[in-house]
Order: sequence, then structure tokens, then C-alpha cells
Amino acid sequence: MDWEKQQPEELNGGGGGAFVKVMTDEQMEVLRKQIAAYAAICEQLVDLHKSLSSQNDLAGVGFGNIYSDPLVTSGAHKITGRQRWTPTPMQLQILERIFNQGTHSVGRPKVHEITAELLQHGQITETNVYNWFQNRRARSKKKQQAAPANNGESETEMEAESAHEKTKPDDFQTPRILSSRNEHLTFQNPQASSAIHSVD
Amino acid sequence: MDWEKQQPEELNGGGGGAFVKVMTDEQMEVLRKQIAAYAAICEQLVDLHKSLSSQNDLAGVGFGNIYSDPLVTSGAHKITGRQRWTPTPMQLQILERIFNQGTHSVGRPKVHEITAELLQHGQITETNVYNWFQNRRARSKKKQQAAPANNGESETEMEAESAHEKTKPDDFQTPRILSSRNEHLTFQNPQASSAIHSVD
DNA sequence: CTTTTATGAATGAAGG
DNA sequence: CCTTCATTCATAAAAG
Repeated sequence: MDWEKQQPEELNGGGGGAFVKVMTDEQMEVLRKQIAAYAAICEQLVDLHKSLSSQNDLAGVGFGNIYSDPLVTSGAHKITGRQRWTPTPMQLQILERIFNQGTHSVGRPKVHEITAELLQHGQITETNVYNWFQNRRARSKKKQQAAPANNGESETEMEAESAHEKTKPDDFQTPRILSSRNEHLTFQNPQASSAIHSVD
Repeated sequence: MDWEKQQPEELNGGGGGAFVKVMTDEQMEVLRKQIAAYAAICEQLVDLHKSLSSQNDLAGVGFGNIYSDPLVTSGAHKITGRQRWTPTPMQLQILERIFNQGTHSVGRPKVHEITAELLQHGQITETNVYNWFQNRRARSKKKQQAAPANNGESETEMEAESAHEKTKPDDFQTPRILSSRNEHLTFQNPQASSAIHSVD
């Protein structure tokens, strides 16, 4: 910024050759507008972000056990980050067994029962179980329809029959162009709030 | 701000009794920091918004207009399919507000009314609105019953509920609703960019 | 450390 | 209303 350098002497009132930092009304107005502009922009963006994040934020996962292990506190900056459930090998084994026994769909009581059993092998909620079966079912189905393309002869490759784009070439779908890892934007800046008040 | 009034005379160098607007180095530093803080915050928010909005790339799209512009078919492989409505941030915000105001159930006329309003912020149909409320209601209910992870034995209400950090949603969000229909966030502000350069 | 893959979770919509 | 499905998003885990 350096107003003292850019300041033409004529504007310097009657100060003569004294070297003082001076702002004209116009300059102050410009400055004020700049700050006000930022304030407005920030406000818009915060609103926007809130509405955007409110939809997909937060998991209903009500367990807070994962980061309980002091050994794994290496991350250190993810203190309140969302953690998603990861089945223990034992849990997975049991779930797979149930699924393969023909129970592809679970009702509410069944979920409760299974959850109770799996709780003995690690943290888990009914929602986790419910989601697992749903995903398992979907995945299973998807795989099934991706397989049947080849006749008995030359097996060539998969996905040959996908001439009519059925949505889902297994190879490169990659809709995620960017990987956003800024889960919690921390624009908690004291300077900012003071600035807001100052300009207003 | 009014520095000329708050300015103690001692700091005014050798200016004597002349009434000029003067900034000390400290004051300028404060100002610079305030603007810089805004610049940083805006930058973060813009980045964040960009990543958020680009994820669900066709956010805010309606149905018929997706491939309406053959010129901009950048994606190119999305020609068919995809008819699922995705609420724009603005639409979502309005819907959430209505829901949080106690209107958890909507009748036909109400749906019509809401749809009309939301149409100003993007494509939407009455069915979308109806489904949204139904899903929202169901989800809300489920969340309620998913909370109790512990036995009821210890009913002492400690700060236990703070353990579930989320519970989010709901509700009482910003009392200040944006009334303007600035769907197109116009944070393209010349003032802002000039300010960015000024401080930097 | 960066990129890719596997999979848990969120959500609009359909069926009963 | 409730359940189920299809699709998409986000991230832990694996690969490079």
C-alpha cells in the first residue's frame, strides 16, 4: 500500500515538507469500500457454503471410538473429523457368512440381532449393519450384470457388450475430478470479525 | 473508523495543531491485516465452493436443459440418463427453512406453492418437493431413534449429548434468511480484486 | 507423498 | 408411512 510514497504533495494540506502519513477522504473511502466488499463477499460465501455443506455433512454415525487410540493420534488435525465405520475382520466374516446363507435382505429386528452379535467383536451400530447389507446387495447385483457377456468361446475382455452405454464401464468412470479434503474450513479469524465491525 | 478523531496528538509527529487525517504505521498495519485477512478468507471460501460445486457438477440442473446446449457438452459422456433432481443450494436452504419452521408435512396446495417459489431458483417439480418432504421426515425420525447408543440405566444427563457432535441439522439455522434471489453468486467484484493486489 | 481403488454413507425416487 | 433400489459422494485403505 504505501500511501506515504504515492501521496502527491499537493494533497498534503498545508503541511509543507513534513513527512507524515496522510489519507484523504477519498482514499479512506476507497479503503472502506474494499473492506466492505470483502465483507459482503465473505458473507455470501459463508451462506453458500453453509447451505452446501448442510446437505452432505455429518454422518449419523454415533460412535466415537476410532480416534480413542492415543497411538494413532498422528493425524492430530482431524480431531473432530468424521470417521466412518470400518468393519473388523471378524465382523466382516460374520456379515459375509450371513449374506451367503441367503439372507440378502434384513428386516429391522434382524438388524438389531446381528448388531448385538457384532458388537462383541468391535464397535458397530445398527445403521452400519443396515448400510452394509444394502451396499452388499447393490454391489452383488452390479457385478452380476457386468459378467455375462461372453459365450463359451473366446472370452476376450469384459465390458465388450457395453456397446450401448449402460452406465458403467468398470474401468474409468472417475467422476471425481478433484479431491477435496478440506472438510472443515477454518476461517475462524479474529482479524476478520474485528474488520467487519470496523468498517461498519 | 474515524482515525482523525481518535488520533492522540502525541502520535501526530510534529504536525502541531494542523487538522489533517493521519495514519500511524501501526494503524496502517492493522488495516492491512484486516484486508489481508479478508483476502485469505475469500480465497479459502472460493476454493471450497469451487470444489463443492464441481463435485456435483450438474447441481442446479433441471431435466430438459442438460443437453440443451450441445456446444458445452464438455462431459460428453453424460448424454443420456441422469434425470434425478438435485436441489440447488438455494432450494435446499428454503426447503430446510420451511421444514424447520414446523412444516413437516405438506398438503397438495402447499406443495404447489412451494414449488412455485423454488422454481425461481432452479428447475423443480411438485413431485420433487413432495418426495423431499417425505424423505426428510423419515430421515429425521430415524435420526432420533439412532441416537441412543447406550443403555437406559444411567439416566443422568451429563453432557452426553455433546458426544454426538452432530445432530446437526436441524434446525435452527441462521435466523437471517437471505431474501434476495441472487442465485448467481456474483463474487466477481472488481473492488475485491483490486484490494487483493493492493494488499499484496 | 500422490494417485487409485474399495466401500461406508447420503439421498432422490419407486413400490406397497 | 415404510422399505428398497439406484446413484453419487467421501474417505479409509491399498497401490505407485
